[in-house]
Amino acid sequence: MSNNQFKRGELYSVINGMATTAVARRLQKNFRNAGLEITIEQWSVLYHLWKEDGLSQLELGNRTFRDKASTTRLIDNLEKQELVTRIASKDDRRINLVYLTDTAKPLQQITYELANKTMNEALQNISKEEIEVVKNVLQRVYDNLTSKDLI
Amino acid sequence: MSNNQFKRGELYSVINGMATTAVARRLQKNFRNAGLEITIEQWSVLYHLWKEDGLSQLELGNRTFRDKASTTRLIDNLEKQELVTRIASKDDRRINLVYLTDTAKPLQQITYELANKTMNEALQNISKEEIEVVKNVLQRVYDNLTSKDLI
DNA sequence: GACATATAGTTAGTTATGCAACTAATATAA
DNA sequence: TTATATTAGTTGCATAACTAACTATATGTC
Repeated sequence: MSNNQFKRGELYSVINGMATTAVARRLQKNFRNAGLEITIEQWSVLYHLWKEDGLSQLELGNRTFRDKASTTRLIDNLEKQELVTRIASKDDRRINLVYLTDTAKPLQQITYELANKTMNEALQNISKEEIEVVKNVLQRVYDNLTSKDLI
Repeated sequence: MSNNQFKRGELYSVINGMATTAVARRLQKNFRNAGLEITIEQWSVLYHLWKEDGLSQLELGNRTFRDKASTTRLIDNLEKQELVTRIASKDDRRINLVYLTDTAKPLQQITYELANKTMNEALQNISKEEIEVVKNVLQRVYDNLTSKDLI
């Protein structure tokens, strides 16, 4: 059917995502060592709000590749830590717009530096060209698996 | 320090692992559609036992990149479903050797086919050379982040 | 305007993850 | 041989994931 037949031993490492997991763990560790209490999942939400504040929960879910139930709970926890607040949209009261608090704002710079540091640790001795290939391939993998759902 | 400085917008997609997540979701969906009740995490353990039965929990944790607590619970659930059994090692009674049951054995062929199908879906129009680059880079990322822990 | 449908978000239930503290068994050192 | 340290596994606690069922608001059609 396709020419991508895998030898048994190759399958697992591709699916497993061990590199992604290792990056996530290292970033979490770097956060912890810097005294930051947030999880990388929480950070992924803040990351998008720093780029554009006041997104709806659904839009945040889309941008962070989460379903709405997961997004709800993540924002519950962020709200508990007083990093974001939910404000119902005036136009459509079904919609919660999520806004950063003043507590969250100073975290932007330091978490960005720690993320950058983490990526430098992860990508030692890997060339820009290789990184480009990886990013390109992973994007196409994602597209292969999500565009079909629309048919 | 390093030459791998990322533009802000590039950071997230690399760390996020959206492609890995998409592959995992698709594989889970393909399992479900085939009437299989197992999670991909459970499958990842079975996968290694099919290659070599009777591994210790610690060894299974190493091969599936999990800590021992996660491994314990995963095997709890596999045991509940009667897919594996724990047998204490005669040489060292601290060690649990994990063995496949007769219930688990017929799953090997079908899950392998479903995993293969999933990879074919994921890797449409991606060349063998590109896949090689990705595998190689992800392995080096993993090594970059784990070898340091040994110092 | 009333009824059916769609949308945004929440909740319940199950599985999985990581860390830290713990138990039991084994190995090492005095 | 007794005390100490190490190792394999378990348990408690917190966060997070997905599915499915639910509530509340909005939209569309007759």
